[in-house]
Amino acid sequence: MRNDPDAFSLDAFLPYRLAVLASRVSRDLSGTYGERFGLSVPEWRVMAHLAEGSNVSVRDIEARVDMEKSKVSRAAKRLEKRGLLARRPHPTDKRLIALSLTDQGTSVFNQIVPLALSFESELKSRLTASDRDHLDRITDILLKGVTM
Amino acid sequence: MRNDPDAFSLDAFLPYRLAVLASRVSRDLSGTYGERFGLSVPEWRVMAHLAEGSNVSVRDIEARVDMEKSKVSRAAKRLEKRGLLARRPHPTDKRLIALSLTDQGTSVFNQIVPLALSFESELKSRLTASDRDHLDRITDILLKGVTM
DNA sequence: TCGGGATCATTGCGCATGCAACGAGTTTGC
DNA sequence: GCAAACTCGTTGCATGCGCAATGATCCCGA
Repeated sequence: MRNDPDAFSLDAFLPYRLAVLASRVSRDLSGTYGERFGLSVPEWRVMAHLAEGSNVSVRDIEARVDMEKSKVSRAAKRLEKRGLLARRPHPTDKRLIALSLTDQGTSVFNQIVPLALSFESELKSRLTASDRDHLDRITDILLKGVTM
Repeated sequence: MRNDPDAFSLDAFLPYRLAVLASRVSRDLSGTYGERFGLSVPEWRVMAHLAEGSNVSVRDIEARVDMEKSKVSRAAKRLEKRGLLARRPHPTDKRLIALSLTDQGTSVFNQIVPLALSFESELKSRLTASDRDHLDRITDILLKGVTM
């Protein structure tokens, strides 16, 4: 058994396993900040990127954060409406828009980071140190084998 | 550097890495069957589940396949409209609906399976045998650490 | 210098999604 | 035996999404 060439098991299929794992991890994680702060995943990602470096354009985020530019643009609009993000014209290139976190946005982000990191720690706590190294290395390899 | 306790790196954040990896793998994979057969991911998943065992209810799929029941219901509707799936009343429990692949649906599925498996093989070919074992084990562990 | 092509952010459109509500059917408890 | 609680699948609604088109701006070559 298990050698039937016609058998296809969704449960053993790597793309499916990755999709299920990622979506559940993401759901559990956003449960730790979503309820308290009312942030969606795209919004959280934009904030995380802006926290790493301010005055960034939409296309910078698009390139780094695996989101379509329209998704970035809309997430930024929602964040601006809530006062977490500021949108200013780029000094020299008028096509670009310099996005940055407001003080309030920075404050919210700083409250979320410990929650996110502790969630990650708990998740990783089930793995041995060696497993964690393997995981990092393997995801790197797989990411390289994939478009973009 | 890199030890700043306030630093948060999205790139190193496991939930983010998993989300990016899964979505890119999923996109590349559906490129191999989506164009040819016009199937979305939810539709493919429903078919894969029905191929494992016929006459299944919506809630069976919901439980096994990580999709909301409304998502399953609508995917089934689309598949039925294209003649790939049949929908019959359950013999004893009239609340349930027995879903199964039509002959045409089975034929389409059998054409896709080799494409999916070869995609998976190519992806895994970048990993050593030991890495693959680790990956399977690690995803199992992580899946157990997550809700549902 | 200036005109065509590229780049940037936004938006309109059609569609998929999640959630809650609903209607039909079934089980449970008394 | 029957009412209340539950289960199952569908659907209405608001929202977010991907994609292509748009307008504004910039770059580059002749």
